[in-house]
Amino acid sequence: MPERIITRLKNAETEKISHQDYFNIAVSVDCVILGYENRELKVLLIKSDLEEFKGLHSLLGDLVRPDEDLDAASYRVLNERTGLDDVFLEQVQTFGNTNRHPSGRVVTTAYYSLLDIRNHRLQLSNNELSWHSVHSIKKLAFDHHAILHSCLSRLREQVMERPLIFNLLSPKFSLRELQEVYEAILGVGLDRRNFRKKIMLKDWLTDLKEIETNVPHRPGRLYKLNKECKA
Amino acid sequence: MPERIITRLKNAETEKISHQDYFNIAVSVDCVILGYENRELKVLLIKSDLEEFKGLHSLLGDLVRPDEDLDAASYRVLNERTGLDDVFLEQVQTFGNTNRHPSGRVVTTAYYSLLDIRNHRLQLSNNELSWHSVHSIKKLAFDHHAILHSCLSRLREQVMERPLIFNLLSPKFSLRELQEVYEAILGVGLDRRNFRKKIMLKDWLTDLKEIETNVPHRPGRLYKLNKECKA
DNA sequence: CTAATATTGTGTAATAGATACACATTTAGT
DNA sequence: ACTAAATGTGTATCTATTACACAATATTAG
Repeated sequence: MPERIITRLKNAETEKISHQDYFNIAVSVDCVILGYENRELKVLLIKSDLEEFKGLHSLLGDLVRPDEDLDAASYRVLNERTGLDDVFLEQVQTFGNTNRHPSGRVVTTAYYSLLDIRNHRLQLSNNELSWHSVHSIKKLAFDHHAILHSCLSRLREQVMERPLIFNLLSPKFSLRELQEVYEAILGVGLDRRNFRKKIMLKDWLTDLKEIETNVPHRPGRLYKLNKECKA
Repeated sequence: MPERIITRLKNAETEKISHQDYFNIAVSVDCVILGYENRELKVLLIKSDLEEFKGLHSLLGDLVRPDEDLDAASYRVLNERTGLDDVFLEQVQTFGNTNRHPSGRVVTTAYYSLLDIRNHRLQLSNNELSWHSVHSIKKLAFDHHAILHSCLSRLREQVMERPLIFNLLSPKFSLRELQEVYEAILGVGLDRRNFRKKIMLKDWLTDLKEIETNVPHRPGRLYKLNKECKA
């Protein structure tokens, strides 16, 4: 079966390369799993178990199984690590430099995911998963720093275009909370009145006719994501 | 070496899978090579040599070599097929469904490329390459129709943001030519006065102080891409 | 119960960008 | 010299973005 692929895909001019060589590339997925807490965007990391990256953290990834779709592999990684289902997850970019993995040739496809940290009680201790503020991250194992940043730029590009941000919030939220998440992602301060005008025009929100409780100031209205909004 | 990767990347919960299985995924690149001619956006295709896709065309692709960076593989495919160097080429998306290739498991990363058709005298006949108007394309081999369209959407998203379009044009061009290329890509008609205003504000163009020749009407000014513009 | 604190909710004026639209000019072809 | 075809140009309208201030409402501390 594989021999067929080689014969048929290979360009006539290229020299013969053995079957074994062509199948010496492994395929993996890496998930940039993002959450929001304490006015900070956070990413879920695991301690690297490679000697070469001792003490460093890495993204959550795994090899793709031979009988598994690429997207399904990313979803499996996410689900195995967080226990969550029905979470936003989207492909961003594939990293395939020959030297990116010290143990051999691994081409990896990066996905980013957005979830509500509070709706996710991690088994943090036993598997060494932990949340890290994305701004505090200096060095990661492999090329995971580049992967993280490619996902963060994609998020920044999309967050005003599509109702993604609500994946980071609990189902009920105030406009202040919403604005703070935008500010954390975009890295800028936003004018409150202009922000409200702009967000209201997008028709993403439903007014719950409820107000915040237990806040030491005038409580704000609560909203939820309009149910017509998906994607 | 590969055994290390498996041991280290594999999730503890997953069942044992043999080395042979993990290395049964091949990695390829596919290039959506776009050009512009006769007011149409065109894509370079080759006749599929697979029995399953007899009579259909496919994108230009090849397996990635074990010692070759992913980006380098796409560049090699482009260069082998067109003879061109120094051409715009950018990654778009990776397609990894298990059933996407009838001969086995191949994960492919799609790239799109923009080139000046006239600056590219194809060896069309002997290798069965040919240009096809993207609107006339109904069916392609593999999942190449989806790949083509993901690259076209990416192009549409980016073409007003970055000076990409000049890759499709000869070095000297009139504003009419430029506008026609935009119209072909975006699939809409544009108001000539508003288009000129907008494009001039971007500071992408240098006025060559020359005019068109051999046009059966009042000749337009010629421009070139401002040399400060790259990417 | 009063004052201090913190944050909500709201509108307008100024500026910048997008759209709609028409006419005189210049070339080549007959 | 007339026709055909496309160039080059400006203004008015609408929409979106920005900058900016004050009264209202809840909690907390005294």
